[in-house]
Amino acid sequence: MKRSAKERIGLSGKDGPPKALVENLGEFVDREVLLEGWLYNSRSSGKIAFLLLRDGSGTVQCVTAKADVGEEIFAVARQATQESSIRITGMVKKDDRAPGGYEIMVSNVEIVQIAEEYPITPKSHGTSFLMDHRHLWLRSARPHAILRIRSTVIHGLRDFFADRGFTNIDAPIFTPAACEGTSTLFETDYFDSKAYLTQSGQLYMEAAALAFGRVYSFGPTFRAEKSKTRRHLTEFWMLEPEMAWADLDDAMALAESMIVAVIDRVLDTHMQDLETLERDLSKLERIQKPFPRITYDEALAILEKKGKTIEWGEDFGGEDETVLAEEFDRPVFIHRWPKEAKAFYMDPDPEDKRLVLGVDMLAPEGYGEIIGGGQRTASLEYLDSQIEAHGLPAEAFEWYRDLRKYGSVPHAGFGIGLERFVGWICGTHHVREAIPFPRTMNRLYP
RNA sequence: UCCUCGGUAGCUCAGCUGGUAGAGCAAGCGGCUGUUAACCGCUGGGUCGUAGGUUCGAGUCCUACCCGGGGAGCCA
Repeated sequence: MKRSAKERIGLSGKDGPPKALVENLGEFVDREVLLEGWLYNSRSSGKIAFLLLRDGSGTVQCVTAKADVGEEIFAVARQATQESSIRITGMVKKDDRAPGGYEIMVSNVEIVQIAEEYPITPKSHGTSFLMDHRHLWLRSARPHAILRIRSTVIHGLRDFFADRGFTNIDAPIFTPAACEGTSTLFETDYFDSKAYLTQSGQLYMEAAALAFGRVYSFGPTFRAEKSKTRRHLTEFWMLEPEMAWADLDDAMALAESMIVAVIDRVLDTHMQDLETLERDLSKLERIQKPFPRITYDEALAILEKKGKTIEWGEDFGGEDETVLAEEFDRPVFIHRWPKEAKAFYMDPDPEDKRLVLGVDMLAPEGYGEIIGGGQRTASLEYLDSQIEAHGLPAEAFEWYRDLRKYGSVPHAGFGIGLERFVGWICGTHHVREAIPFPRTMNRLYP
């Protein structure tokens, strides 16, 4: 067993010490291990060198004393430049002076490749420069922490829906026409015709919900809007659950449980990463059910009280959203919107025909709209009237109309923007930090 | 598309009412046995975004354009 494990991990000498990861050093105290990684930073004096090794799971300081390793190995240690790939053998020691609690007393240093002058130095850089080097920036502590949290958020979301009987049914990325008609679409050649990159999988999820009951899709979506703000990407990931036999209240209850479950999971498993990000934990810990639910009209009244007058029927701007969110210490649902402000498929409010049963969820701290959704109309007659009122091409929606012809039921769902959600959890300044390789109006590289 | 701020060394920036280019970090060399963005000394490093213009003289003033940050609209 031991031998096969050693062979599986490969490069360590057949008879050498076991290979360890920085995050597992606690299991190897007072034992010799092999660590494989990259030199994150180093400090040295004439007789002692401190090599900060990064291996993807964490960083650990490796103490190399000339008196212990001899002239030759000490010279090798001092030769390694920032981000050189190295193998270090040494004894794991518990040490309260070390940030992670452990450090390595080095017995051997092997350089795999000496890195050229690394562009990202330990000192400060501008975002533009860092984004030009995003492929390298991923190695730094901050992006590393954010993207590890992103990974956990994705797993948390998938587990949340799987636990509740949702089937994952992904929507296509090439689409024949606009899902919502309004936003700008990326157009691409599709053999002898045109196709568009999806801006939402929702209509397909409605079809899937009538087949599977409870479904969700999760994938990239594309918006060709010329938006240059900290909340916008041209390519972002959206998770869209849809439930048959459900209404607006069901959608809000689901969204609320989802947010709390995922934040709890991040708080349980990523304290160190949140610390790296200097995130104010109290702001996340107070995210508990229930979230306040206010109507569009009530939101208007709050804005009015704050001296911001908005004409009835208008959508809110970014600053309005921040002002509204500041009224609450947790996310807030705003529901029952003027028909004109929302998409054509929204179900009208039976108690006020000017309104539709749509909902937005605003995150605290100015992170804005994270969720948009609502109850979809089940009526073919009403749907047709709205397709016409919004000036949409009826022929593109024939299949969608079918959903109202063959066993139409009340159904509801929402979409959550992954990067805005992750950005909020991590407290990032801009959503582009919440995706590995951001695509914005001005960035298609690297 | 509009508003606004910016573009000077590899990076982050300073450069006053126009007078001939500067710091820290990084790189190279040397020193230091407990450093935490280590520290100390020395060295090299510039088409001041581009093109015009004003001037004896432009990084600095004017015009146009290019690129980027932030915001508006639109959205998750």
